[in-house]
Amino acid sequence: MRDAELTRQKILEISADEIHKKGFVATSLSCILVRCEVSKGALYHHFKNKMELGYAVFEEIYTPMFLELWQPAVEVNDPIEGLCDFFTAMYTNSSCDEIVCGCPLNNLCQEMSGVDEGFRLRILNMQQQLNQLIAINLQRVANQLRDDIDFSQVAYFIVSTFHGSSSLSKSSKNKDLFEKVIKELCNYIRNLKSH
Amino acid sequence: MRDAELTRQKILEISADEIHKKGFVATSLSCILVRCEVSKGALYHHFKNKMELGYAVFEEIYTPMFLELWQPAVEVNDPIEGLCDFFTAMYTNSSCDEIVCGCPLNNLCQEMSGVDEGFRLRILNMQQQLNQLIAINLQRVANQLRDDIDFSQVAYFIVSTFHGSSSLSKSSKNKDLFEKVIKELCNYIRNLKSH
DNA sequence: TTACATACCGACCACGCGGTATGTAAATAC
DNA sequence: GTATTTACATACCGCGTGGTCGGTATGTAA
Repeated sequence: MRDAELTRQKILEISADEIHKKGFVATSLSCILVRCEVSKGALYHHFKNKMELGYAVFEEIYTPMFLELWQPAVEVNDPIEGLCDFFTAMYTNSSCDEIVCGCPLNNLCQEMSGVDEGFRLRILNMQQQLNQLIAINLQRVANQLRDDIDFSQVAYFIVSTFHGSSSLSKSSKNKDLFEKVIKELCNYIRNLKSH
Repeated sequence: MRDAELTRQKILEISADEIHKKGFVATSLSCILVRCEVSKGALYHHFKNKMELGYAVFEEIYTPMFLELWQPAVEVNDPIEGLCDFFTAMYTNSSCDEIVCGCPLNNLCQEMSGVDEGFRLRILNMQQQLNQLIAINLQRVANQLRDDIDFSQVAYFIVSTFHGSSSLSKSSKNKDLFEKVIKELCNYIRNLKSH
């Protein structure tokens, strides 16, 4: 056949890119169709409507992407240094555009949580997964850390700051502020160690 | 006359509320007109277009509101405790809806920075003002603080975390996560003191 | 009273959007 | 070889939006 799965995948990936760059609402189907070089009929053959396309992007693109990104950072021997390396690599390796574009999870959280319940629950689930991932791996090395630490609280704190910093760099359109905040975040994280 | 200034002010305030709750793009003029009980002609008499209305809301409502909110928190004798009290008061006094709704500055930053240059520059300016406000007041009590502190970096860090936490609470639709992050933020802030 | 500017009204418009209905060619089943 | 289903393509529709424009009521100054 004309490889339906490939068509579907192409639509998903380009949609993911568009949604990441423009947000969900501002992303127009016609724009996706042009980039994919498929017709509206093709899109509506694979997805019930725009919302379902959005959900599919979240589940099939963003979610695995996210876990693949964070897991190695935190499942390393020393998660403290793992996280610091991860964040540091982010502003040294990522282009300015990528950083200014922001994290898809945070972007969608800001845009869609209050508008659509389906998105909200998916986002919430992802955030909880991410939080557990970090909290568990910090607990794993609890003996090296200060003894007054609430692991879940610290995990949420780290993610909050990270998301806040990418939000901050949107208005300055460069990664200087992102770098500043991330550096301070590394200070904070390293300070979790007992000394 | 029919008090043009009052009409203008009413449009500004209701627009500010709508933009805060729905975002700028999702805010429809017709909705504003209904709530204001004025005609489209009245609105376009006072504002050139939707964008200019948005700018006016930012400059005449959000900016002063923001400064009045943060200044007392940080211009107090002990800005460390001032900030902690400020944040703590935020999750004890604010309703769940208010917190979930998020900070107008952060919301607009996320939504409009990448789309419209006029918004971006106004937001950037506000962020820099806020950063200076915090940094200067921390420097004011530098003798009580650790001596390895980059004041600007710390100020950006604090605001980032604050904004990140309000973003976080959008998906959970309650203020528990907000509270968690803010508590950890207070731990961090108090830890700036030398001991 | 005249002349004019300000403040406001409401009908109308073009546009782009998400979504649908109908048609058709390719692949599969029988 | 034929029937049926799958995988698209295309033309079309209704709706809500920001924005315009001719007209009108209200105030002010000559």
